[in-house]
Amino acid sequence: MLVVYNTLSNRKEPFEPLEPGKVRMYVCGITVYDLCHVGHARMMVVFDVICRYLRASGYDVTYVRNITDIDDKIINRAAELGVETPALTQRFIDAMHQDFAELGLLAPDVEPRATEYIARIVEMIAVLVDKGLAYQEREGADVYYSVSAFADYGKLSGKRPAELRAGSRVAVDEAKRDPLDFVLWKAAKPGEPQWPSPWGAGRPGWHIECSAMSTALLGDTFDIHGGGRDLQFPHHENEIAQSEGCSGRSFVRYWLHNGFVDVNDEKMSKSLGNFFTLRDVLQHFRGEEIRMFIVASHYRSPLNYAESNLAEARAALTRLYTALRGLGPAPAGAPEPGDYEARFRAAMDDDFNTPNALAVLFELARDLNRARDNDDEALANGLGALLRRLGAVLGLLQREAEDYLSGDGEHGLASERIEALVAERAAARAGRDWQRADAIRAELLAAGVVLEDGAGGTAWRRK
RNA sequence: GGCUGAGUGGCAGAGUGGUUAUGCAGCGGCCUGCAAAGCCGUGUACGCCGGUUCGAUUCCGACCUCAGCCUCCA
Repeated sequence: MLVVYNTLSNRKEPFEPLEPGKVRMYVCGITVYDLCHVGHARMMVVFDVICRYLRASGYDVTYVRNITDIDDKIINRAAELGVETPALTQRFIDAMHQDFAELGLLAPDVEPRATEYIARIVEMIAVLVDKGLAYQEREGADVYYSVSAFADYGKLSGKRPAELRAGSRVAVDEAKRDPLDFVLWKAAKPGEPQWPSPWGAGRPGWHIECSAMSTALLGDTFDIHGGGRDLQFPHHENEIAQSEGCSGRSFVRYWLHNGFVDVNDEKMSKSLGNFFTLRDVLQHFRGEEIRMFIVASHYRSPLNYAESNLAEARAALTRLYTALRGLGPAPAGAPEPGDYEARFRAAMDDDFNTPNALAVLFELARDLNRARDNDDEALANGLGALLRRLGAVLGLLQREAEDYLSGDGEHGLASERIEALVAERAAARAGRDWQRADAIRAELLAAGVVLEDGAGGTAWRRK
């Protein structure tokens, strides 16, 4: 049985979706004013794996991941670059989709954009105003949520309004009654993107966008809401206040928050300037290697970004692909070997423990290698098929092993050149010219190509 | 200051009241022309101090250190 850590209760809970067999899941996506960084990649991979596992467990999952395409940062960036906001956001949405494809992310079932939900946003704010949960102090002012009017405020983050006020660094102005009140509708400034509303022309605040998109697509109550740890407060706390304030119903059953990517034990973030864009990293490592790096630690733990750690992920992935090399199809009708699948599931059932699930894959790979050493081809093929099938749940091992190991001819020597040298060396070896054979091997090694002489000839791979 | 969470072997990283995580690196062996890959073997690791216990890295308490949130942030 699946158990998930719910931030709402700060403990692991048995997972029981609202409707048996069906999971409705919403994940806060990207604000598209720049390229995605490794922190974004982690969140995306984490929830991608969660979605894959839920589906592999038989759930019919509706996965919604939004795009925030209207926001202060977007407006500022567009002004900076002298372009219209739609042009800016489209550019970064395209870049994001390219990056995500490299990571092998499943497309969400729906990818709503905030600007497509303005009517719904206005509708929700109107309800909140009617219920006395929101106010506009005077005509033309911003519309605020009245935190003190929502009794449950703080239930997700464990923060108490009184304490928040005491430590508040936010000034109250004439339009805002309480430092904790947050903006629902921002009055338009000249030249900024704006939409009409009962409170004057303006645009939505950040928090209301997610409330509007998630409930419009998944209903007043849904199963899983995910995002980075930093969104827990205030973003998700505010979403609860808005959504529950509006519907009068419970909003989300399970809140899941992933840990950060750190650099030198500090959070990777735009504001600290210590971030690496996904594009930067993809220059040196493939998407699947980045994914391996991410799933090798638990989603709630901090993940330290370092090239050496990515190199380890590559080495680990190479081991698995090496095991898969040269296998045939699984024997038809043969029972699945070992208890690997059960152990894999047990790991994943425990709050998506991907490191333990990976450990099972490595044991499986060892067993496979053993079977090959024992010339038990049927068993090796069966284990190989299982390894691929379980790997798919983590979004790994779906390529041809030979393609992965040959490095896709991405850099260094061309594959044809390597093949030619390997052939030349084979001839030298046949003539017992070890000196020549070793010289070729050394030359290739210097070029990052490793040779492996096996019974069926010489295989090569890029380091 | 308030609220979360973390400190595990050379590195990365799970987990557990008493017994093998796993991967990388290292060492010995098998295999190999030699390698590589693979296989076999190999590591008295759990921040500090107390407490509970027959027994604690694992539970409890204090302490130290670190990170996150409390302002935009995945």
